[in-house]
Amino acid sequence: MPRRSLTPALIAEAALRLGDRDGPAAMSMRRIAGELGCDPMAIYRHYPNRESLLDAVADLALADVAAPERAAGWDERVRGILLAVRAAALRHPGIAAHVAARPPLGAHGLRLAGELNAALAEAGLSSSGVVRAVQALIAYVAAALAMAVNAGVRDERWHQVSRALTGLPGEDLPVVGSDEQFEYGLRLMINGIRAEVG
Amino acid sequence: MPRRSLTPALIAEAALRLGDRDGPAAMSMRRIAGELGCDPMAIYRHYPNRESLLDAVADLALADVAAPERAAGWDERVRGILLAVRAAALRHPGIAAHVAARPPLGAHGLRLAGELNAALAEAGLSSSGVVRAVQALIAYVAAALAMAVNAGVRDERWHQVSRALTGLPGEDLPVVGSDEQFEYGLRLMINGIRAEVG
DNA sequence: ACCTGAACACCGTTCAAGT
DNA sequence: ACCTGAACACCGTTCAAGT
Repeated sequence: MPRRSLTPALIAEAALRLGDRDGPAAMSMRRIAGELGCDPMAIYRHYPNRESLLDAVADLALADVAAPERAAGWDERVRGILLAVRAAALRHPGIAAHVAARPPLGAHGLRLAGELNAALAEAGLSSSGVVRAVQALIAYVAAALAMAVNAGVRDERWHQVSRALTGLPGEDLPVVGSDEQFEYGLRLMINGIRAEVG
Repeated sequence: MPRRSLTPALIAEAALRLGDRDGPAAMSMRRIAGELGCDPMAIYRHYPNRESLLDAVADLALADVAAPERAAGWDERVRGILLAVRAAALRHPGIAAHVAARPPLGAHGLRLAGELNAALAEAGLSSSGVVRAVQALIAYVAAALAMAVNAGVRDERWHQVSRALTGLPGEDLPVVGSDEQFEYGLRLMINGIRAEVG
């Protein structure tokens, strides 16, 4: 008889906790099992493979993203949703890269994609235009997230790129993965959507 | 005495070839060594670790991206460079994900980033504005590339997202990772930059 | 029937031993 | 001094054996 009965949710929570504490490399099936005090194979009775578990963990990381205020304009709501998604993912460094890499098919991901969808429909895009814009925005968030995840260690590499291209001293360069840099690119895309609808 | 003396370039070419043929999972140090007919450890005398080798392979994949015509306007040149980078990466499915994940620090990556830089300076952005825009555009290409790489197998997952959000039949949905979807997002960003400079 | 853990087929990298 | 390959410390997952 198991000491505590495993559930998919308990496993995902343990994996998220482990990733937050020790980083993405710690999220192996064996170490997650260690965190739970169970046999590695026990996890496979709740998830068919590691990827499906990571998908569940990624969705869990989006659980506490609040819905935007309905009153605001479509552009403010799009901005608010994407800033909140990015912030939530960055609070969970172990799984942030996976959040960035996968379609938002979990319950929370679909809820947020639905909110994006509603905001963009209000902007006056056609229904297939809305789908295109949602995909483009999610792609941008994913990329910015991937850069932010690597920023700590590898920021220096991006500075090398920028320094190779400009005469700017390092301190004046925009920081890859920073909040400011993310908001700048997001503004570009929202401006582009506004120009698209006239 | 070695049958054929190894060089960094020979190793990178073998790895690229192997990845093109058998996909990203095939690019292990052991299998690359097998492709070269050498001991796995021989590679470490030319690259300090696997990541530095993959960086070199990623840059090699960008070798045949042609410079854009100088005559065109800044927006056409930006568009041309990024379409060509994406196409080149997709010709090398084994390394495309790595191209998307890393700053363009190799010789060819820096050359292309420099061309982007020059085009955006012409658009009338400030020098730090140019750096921000280059980073945002590279982030977008990286994300679109990552999506395109997964599109074959996982397109179905994205369709699930879109179907959950809209009433559109599957055939009318924009295809994630497609050329059209990439060009749409790119147009948004270029429109956004145009709006930025007035 | 359910569950465990040994085993399989791999990894990247270190390091001692050989030449 | 250079190079090799055995060994270390891991992986995800399969599957036979135990209860």
